[in-house]
Amino acid sequence: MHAFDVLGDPVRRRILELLAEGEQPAGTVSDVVRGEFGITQPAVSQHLKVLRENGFATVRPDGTRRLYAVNSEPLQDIDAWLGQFRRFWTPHLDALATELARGKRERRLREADGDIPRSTP
Amino acid sequence: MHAFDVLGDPVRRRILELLAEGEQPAGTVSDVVRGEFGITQPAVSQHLKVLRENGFATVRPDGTRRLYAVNSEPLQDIDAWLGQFRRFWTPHLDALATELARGKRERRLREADGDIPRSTP
DNA sequence: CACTTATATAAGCGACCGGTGATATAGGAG
DNA sequence: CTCCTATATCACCGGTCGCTTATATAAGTG
Repeated sequence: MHAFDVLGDPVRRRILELLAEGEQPAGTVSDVVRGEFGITQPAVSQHLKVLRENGFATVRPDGTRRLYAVNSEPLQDIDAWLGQFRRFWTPHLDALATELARGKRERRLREADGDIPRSTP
Repeated sequence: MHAFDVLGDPVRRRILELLAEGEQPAGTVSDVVRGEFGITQPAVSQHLKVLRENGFATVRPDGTRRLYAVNSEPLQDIDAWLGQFRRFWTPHLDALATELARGKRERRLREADGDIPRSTP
């Protein structure tokens, strides 16, 4: 599943927002999301699984709880992909400043991009 | 359809990359994408429609051709959403520099965010 | 040990998405 | 007007995704 597909789901986006506030047990995430979206616990658990398996979140057991936290690498990948479009809204001079502030790190990442399809199935 | 859903499709991402190089007639896009993904002209046309209807691209007629171009607003929205996670990979001091270079504009956009679900169906 | 709580997994189902082939629309060329 | 090219739309179909209910796993509590 591609990073953008993972973020395509509003529940998963909301979960990431919650995790951005800090490590949270699955139950807390589940309660909040259930309240907001009206879905069941297994549904939330499945979304957490997707986030886990695609590298957006990490888990750490704590007794019977599972503490989830943001893992930002896939988000960085998306940020890097967006980079090729930033010039459209970051005009001329500012572009340089942003580039500098942002660091060259991304340019390295951009090398191994993937996303190149096969020529024929 | 949410912006992230639009970008969830690899064909649509590729089309945007092509348009990032400059305005292109539908036929050119179609040819490239057909070569790379092995899909038909109607399929490409439908993807262009999705990009159009979700504000990622604009069209301009030119005789029998239709010239497509990037419209970056939805991409800016995504960039703004990513903002709340940048601190995860832009540590301490650099964060300030990036924020400054990036401008306050985003903070204004972030106000009207949407994405808030109903409490009960 | 039995019981409860916290979380994950399994099976099944409806909805939606992206593909195809066929066809419509419309502008330019002869 | 007729024909060809460029592009869009239609109708249909298969696959996948996200949800639900039911159940499994595992750690605490008495």
